[in-house]
Amino acid sequence: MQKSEDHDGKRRQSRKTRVTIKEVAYVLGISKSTVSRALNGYADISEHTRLKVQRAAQDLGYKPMIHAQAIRTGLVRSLGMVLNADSHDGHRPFLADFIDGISRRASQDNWTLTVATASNAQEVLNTIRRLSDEHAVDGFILPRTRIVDPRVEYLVKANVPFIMFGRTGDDTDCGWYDIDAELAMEQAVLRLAGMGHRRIGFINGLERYMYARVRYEGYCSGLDKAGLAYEDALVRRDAVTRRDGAREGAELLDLPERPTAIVCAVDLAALGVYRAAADRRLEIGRDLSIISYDGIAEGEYAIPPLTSFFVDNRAAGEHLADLLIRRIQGGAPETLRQLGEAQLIVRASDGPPVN
Amino acid sequence: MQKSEDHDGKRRQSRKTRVTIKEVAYVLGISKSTVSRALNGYADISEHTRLKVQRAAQDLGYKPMIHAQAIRTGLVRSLGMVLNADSHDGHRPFLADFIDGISRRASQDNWTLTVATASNAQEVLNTIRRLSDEHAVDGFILPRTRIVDPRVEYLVKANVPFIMFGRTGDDTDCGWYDIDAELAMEQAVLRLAGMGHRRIGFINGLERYMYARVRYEGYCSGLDKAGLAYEDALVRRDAVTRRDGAREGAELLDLPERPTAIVCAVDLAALGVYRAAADRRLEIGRDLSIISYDGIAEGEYAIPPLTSFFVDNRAAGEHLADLLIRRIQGGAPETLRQLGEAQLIVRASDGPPVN
DNA sequence: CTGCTCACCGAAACCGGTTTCGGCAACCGA
DNA sequence: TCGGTTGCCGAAACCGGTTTCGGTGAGCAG
Repeated sequence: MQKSEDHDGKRRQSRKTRVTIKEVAYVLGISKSTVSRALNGYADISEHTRLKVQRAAQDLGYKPMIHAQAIRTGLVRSLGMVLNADSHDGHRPFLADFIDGISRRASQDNWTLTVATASNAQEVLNTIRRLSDEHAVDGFILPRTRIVDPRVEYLVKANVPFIMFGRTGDDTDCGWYDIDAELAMEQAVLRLAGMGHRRIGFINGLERYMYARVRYEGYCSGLDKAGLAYEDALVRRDAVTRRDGAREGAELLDLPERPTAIVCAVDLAALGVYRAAADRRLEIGRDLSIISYDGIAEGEYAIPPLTSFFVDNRAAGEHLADLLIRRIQGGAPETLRQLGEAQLIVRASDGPPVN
Repeated sequence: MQKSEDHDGKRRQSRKTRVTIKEVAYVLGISKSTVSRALNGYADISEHTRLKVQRAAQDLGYKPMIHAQAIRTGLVRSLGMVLNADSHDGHRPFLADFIDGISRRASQDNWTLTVATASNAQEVLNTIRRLSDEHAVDGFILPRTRIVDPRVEYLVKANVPFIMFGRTGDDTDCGWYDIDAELAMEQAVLRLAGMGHRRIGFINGLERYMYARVRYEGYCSGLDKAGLAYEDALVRRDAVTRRDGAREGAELLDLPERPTAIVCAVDLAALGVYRAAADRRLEIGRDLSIISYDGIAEGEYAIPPLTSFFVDNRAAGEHLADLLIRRIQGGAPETLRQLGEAQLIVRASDGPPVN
C-alpha cells in the first residue's frame, strides 16, 4: 500500500487511494467475481445480492477504473476524432457545437471523446494510426470527408470502427451521417428562380471534398428543375474564405452579362461576395441576391443579414456519436447511415431581381 | 486466442489480433519482463539486448496498449478538459486553435486530450468528477477561471492535478498560464491618452470571471498612469456579445458628455459598439476610437478593421499542456505558472480625437 | 429416499502490461 | 584461489478488473 516514503513521495502517497472491487467484495464478505457480475447485470446473480452489492458500491463510492476493465473487455469507451488544423477556417466556428453534440451523446453512456489535431493530411493519418495502435480509442469520427479518403482506406483495412461526417465516393463498409446539401442547394436555386431570377451563379467550396460535389449537383439539379440552362461561366469553385469569396464574386459580377443572384456553398464565401458587391455599388438583396449554406452566426450580423441554410452541428455531433457507438458495438455499417436536413433561414440577402 | 466461433463472431474474430509483449518476448526467446524494461529504458538491460528488443518491437509493430500499462503505472497519459457550453459565445472562435495547441504539445510525448462538454457549472463539476473517478484522465486543464472557482476547490481536495487558464482570487496549490491582459488594457488606455483622448470609456466582460477583474484593473491603472481621472459613468460591464456591446456602447455614447474613445475587454463587444456608433452617425476611428482585446479574425474584416490585442490561443494551449504534464509528473504548483503577453495589432479603429 | 435440475456463487485463470526479487555468471581485488 | 561486487536477466507477483468453470444446496419429480 505505501511506497518507499522518500521516493517522489509527496503526490503519490497523499493521492487518495481509490476504492477497488476487492474492497467492496471484502466489506460484503463475498467474492469479487460476484461483485463484478452483480454490477454488470449478469443473470446468474440473485436480485437480493445484486441490490446489496449496488448499494455497497454506491456507499463506498466505488467506480471501476475504466482502463482496468478495458484490458479485459477490449473497450476503452472512448470515441476518437482527429482534426486537420491545416484545413480551411470554414469549420472553425462549428467546432464548439459539434464537439458539444458528440460529447453530450457520448456522456450519456459514459463514453468519452478524445480529440487530436494534426497539421496536414499525412499527419492526420499518423495520428489516427497512433491512437488506434495504442488502442486509446475504440473508433473514430471522420469529419470533412474527401471523395477518396485515405483515412477510410486505412481504417477499413485495419478493421477499426468509424463513422464519417459526410459521404465519400464509395461507401462500402462505411457508416455516415450527412446533411442533404444537395437538396438545400436545389431549393436555393428554385427559390431564386421562383422570384424571377434567370441568371443564377454558383460559388462552390473546395473541390476535393465530397461536400463540394454534392452541393454542385444540387445547384445543377435546381437549374434543371427550374428549366434554366446551365452556363459554365456562372460557376466558380474553391472559395471557402471571405477573400476567396470576394475574388470569385468579382469574377461573376464582372461578367458581360452578370448574374442577378448567386448561390454560395459556404457562408464565409458569401460574406466575401458582399465586399465584391459593395465595391461595385451593388446592393445585396436588391441588385444582387445571395443564398448561402452553413448558417454561421456572423451571417445574422452581416448587412444585410444573410439568407442561408442552417446546419445544426450539435445535432450532427449527437448523431455521429450515436452511430459510432452502435458501430463499435457491432452494428453493420449499412445500417448506420443517416441523412439530415439543412434548414433555410430567410433573412435579407435575397429578393426578386430589380428590373 | 480464438473465441467461440459463433459468439457475436463477425467483428471480434476478424479484428486483427494485436501483437503483445508476450509475442515479442517469445520471438526473441527472452522473458517479457526483459522486453518491458528494455523498451522503457531501464538501466539494468544491456545495450545489446536493448537494441535487439527495440528492433524486434519495431519490426513486429508492437505498440503497448496504453490502458494495459495504465493499470500498473497509474497513468493513462491523457489530459482532460471540460467545456461549459453554456458560457458565452466569446470563446467559441478560439476553440480550434486552443485545442490545436493542447493537442500538439500532448502528442509530442504521446499523450492524448480528452474533451467533454457540459451545459452548466454544476454539470461541469459532475463531469470532472466522473472523469477523475473513472480515472479516464490524469489531470485537467481549466479554461475560464472564475474568481472563486468550484472546480479548483474540488480538484485540490481530491488531489487531482490541474492547470488553470487564467488565475483565480487565491492560487495556493494552483499552477496556471495566463495572458497579461492587465498590461494590455493599460497600454490601450495609454495609447489612446497619448493620442489626445481625455474621456476614455471601458466596456468589460462578465464580472464573475477573473479575467474581467484583471482587465478592469488594467484600465484603471492606465488612467492612473495617464493622469486621467476615473469616472464611474464611463465604465460598463458584462458585455461579451455583439448585442451586449451595442447596448453598453449606446449607454456610453448617449452620455451628456460622451467618451471619444472606448476600450473593450472583448472583441465581440467592440463589434457591437460599431453598430451603436453607426446608429449615431459616428465614424469609428475618427469620431470614436476603439481598442479591444482578443484578436478574433472577424476584427480584421470589420469596417473599419478593429485595433485589438491579439491572444495567441494556440500558444496558450501548448503552454497549458506542457504545464499540466509537468504537474502530473510531480512538479510543484508554485513552479508551474506562466504569464504570456497579448500583442497589439494596430488597424484602423483608433486614432486621435477630432476636435 | 434418490437422482436431477437449476439458481447462485466462489476459485482461479485471464487480460497485457510493469515491477520486485533473487539468481547466475563474469569480473574484481586480495 | 576465493569471497564479494556487479551486470544482466528470468520467475513470479501485481495492477484492477472480467470471465470461465465448477461446486454446493435447494427444489422437484419419480
